[in-house]
Amino acid sequence: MKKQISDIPTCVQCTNKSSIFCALSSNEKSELGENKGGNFYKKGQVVFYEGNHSSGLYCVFKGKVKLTKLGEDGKEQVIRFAKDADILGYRALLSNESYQATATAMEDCLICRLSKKNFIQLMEKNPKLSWNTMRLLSNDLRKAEQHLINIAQKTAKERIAEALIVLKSTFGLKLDQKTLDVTLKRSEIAEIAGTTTETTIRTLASLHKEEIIELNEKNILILNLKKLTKTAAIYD
Amino acid sequence: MKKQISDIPTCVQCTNKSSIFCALSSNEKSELGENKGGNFYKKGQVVFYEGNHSSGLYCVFKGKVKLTKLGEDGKEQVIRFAKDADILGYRALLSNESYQATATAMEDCLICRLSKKNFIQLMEKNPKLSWNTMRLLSNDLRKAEQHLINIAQKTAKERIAEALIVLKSTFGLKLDQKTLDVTLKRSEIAEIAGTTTETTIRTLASLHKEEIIELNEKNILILNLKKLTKTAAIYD
DNA sequence: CGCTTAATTGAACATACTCAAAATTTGTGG
DNA sequence: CCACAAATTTTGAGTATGTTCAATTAAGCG
Repeated sequence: MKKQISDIPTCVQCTNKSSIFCALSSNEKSELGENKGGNFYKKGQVVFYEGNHSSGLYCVFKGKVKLTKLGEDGKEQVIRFAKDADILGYRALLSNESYQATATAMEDCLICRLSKKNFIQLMEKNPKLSWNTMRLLSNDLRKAEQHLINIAQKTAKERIAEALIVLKSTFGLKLDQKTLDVTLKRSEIAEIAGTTTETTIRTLASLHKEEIIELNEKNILILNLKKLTKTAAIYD
Repeated sequence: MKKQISDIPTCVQCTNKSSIFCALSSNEKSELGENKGGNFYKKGQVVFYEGNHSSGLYCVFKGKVKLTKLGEDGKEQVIRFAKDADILGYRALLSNESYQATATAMEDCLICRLSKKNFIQLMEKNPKLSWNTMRLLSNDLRKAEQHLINIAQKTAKERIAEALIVLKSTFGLKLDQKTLDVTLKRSEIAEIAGTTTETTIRTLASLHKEEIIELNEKNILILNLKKLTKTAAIYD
C-alpha cells in the first residue's frame, strides 16, 4: 500500500504540530503553500545533495531523513536527523546558495518543497516566524557543538552508546517502549558515532553481552537505559 | 599603558565594521546602547561560564576571545572564537536561559555588555537585524559541522594543520604576512584540534621539520600555506 | 535460486594516548 | 633586576584503542 502524493494535505490543513510554522495564521499558511510541491521519496532516495544549488525549502510531512556530510576521504558523517514536521535546507536560504549537507530518506517519506521566496517574505512579515527559525538554528547549533565534544573526547564505545540515546530521543520507541523506532544499517550507526562498521558491530555485541541492549535482526532494544546512559558518559 | 573603560565609545560612535548591528540606524544604535556596560578583561579572564544564567549579550570591541565547552571528563574543547565586532552569548537569548559555552579572553580585551531586552526589542522592530543574526547563526552552524567532520575523520596531524589554518583565517597574520596574529599555549592548540598537548608538540615539530611552519617562541609562522593546506587535507 | 549487499570475525598494525621525568619559560615578590 | 616558584614545553617509552584488510557467514531481493 504505497503512499501517494495525494496523501499530502495543504499547509493550511497540515496536522503536523510543533513546526516553526505554527506561528502562522491560516492566510499566511496558505501563502506559504503556494507553489508547494509534495513528493514521495523511497527509502534510500536522496532529497538533495551537498553542494547542489538550493532549490527551495523542504518540510518533512511524514518519514525519517538523515543529513550527512562527506569527509575529504569520502567517508560520510551523519550530522543531523529530520522527522515529521522538521525543516530541511533552511540554512541554504540564509548563508550560501548551496546545500551544506546531503539529505537521504531513511524510510519511505512524504516531503513537501516550499518556495524560498514565500518563506523569506513571510519571515519579513511575521517576526514570530523569524524568531522560531532562529530558535531552530540555535538548537541545531547547540546539538552540533555537543556532538563535536562527544566525538572529540569520547571513546568509540561511549560514542556508540550516545548514538543509541540520540536515536531514542530523536525517533522514540515502538509500542513495547523498548525497541528503537528506526532501523539503521551498522554502517549508518558508525557514521553517527564517527567510527568504523567493524568497531560498531563489536561494540554492539559487547553492549548486548552486558545486557544493556538486545539485538533482534535490524531492531535494537534498549534493555537498560540507565546503564546505557552511564556507558555514554552522560551525567547531566 | 593599560586600556581604560573610557576607551570604549558608545554604540552610535562604534567604529567596528561588519557587525550584525550595521543594519541599525543611529537612533536604533543609541537604543541598543542604553544600559550598555563596557568592561576591561585581562588575558585569561572569563567573560562568562558555561551553564551560568544569561545576563546579557556581549559585543567584543577589541580583543580575542575563545569559546570552550567542557567534556564529561573535564577536558576543554574550543568550539569557536570571537574577535573585534563579534557577538557572544547570543544563543542564550534564543534557546535556553544559560550560556552554552565558557568565554575566555585570549588577550587583554574590551567587551561591552548589551541589554538582552533592548536587543530583542530591536529585532522585533528591525527585520534586518533578525536576518543578520540568522545569518550569523547559520554560519556558526556551518563551521561547527565542518569542525565536526574534521575531528571525526581526520588524523591528529591533519587536525592540527587545520587548526593553524583556522587561526589564520580567524585572526589573520602580522605585518610580515607570515606570523599568526595570535598567541596560544600548546594546550590551547590541542583543545582546538581535539588532541593532547604532547601530540600537538610533536606534530608542530614535525611540521617545522618539513619546513611548513616556523616556531619562534610563542609565535607560529606559516612558511608554506600550500603545503599546510595539503597537510590539513583541505581540497576545496 | 543466484546474486548482491550487509554483518561478522580474526589478526596484524598504527596512531595517538598516558605517564613520568627533565628542560625551559614565565611570573612574582623582594 | 634577580631569585625562586609555578606553569609550560619538551622528550621518551610503553600501551591501548581502534583501524585496516581479508575472509566468512548471513540476509535481502529480483
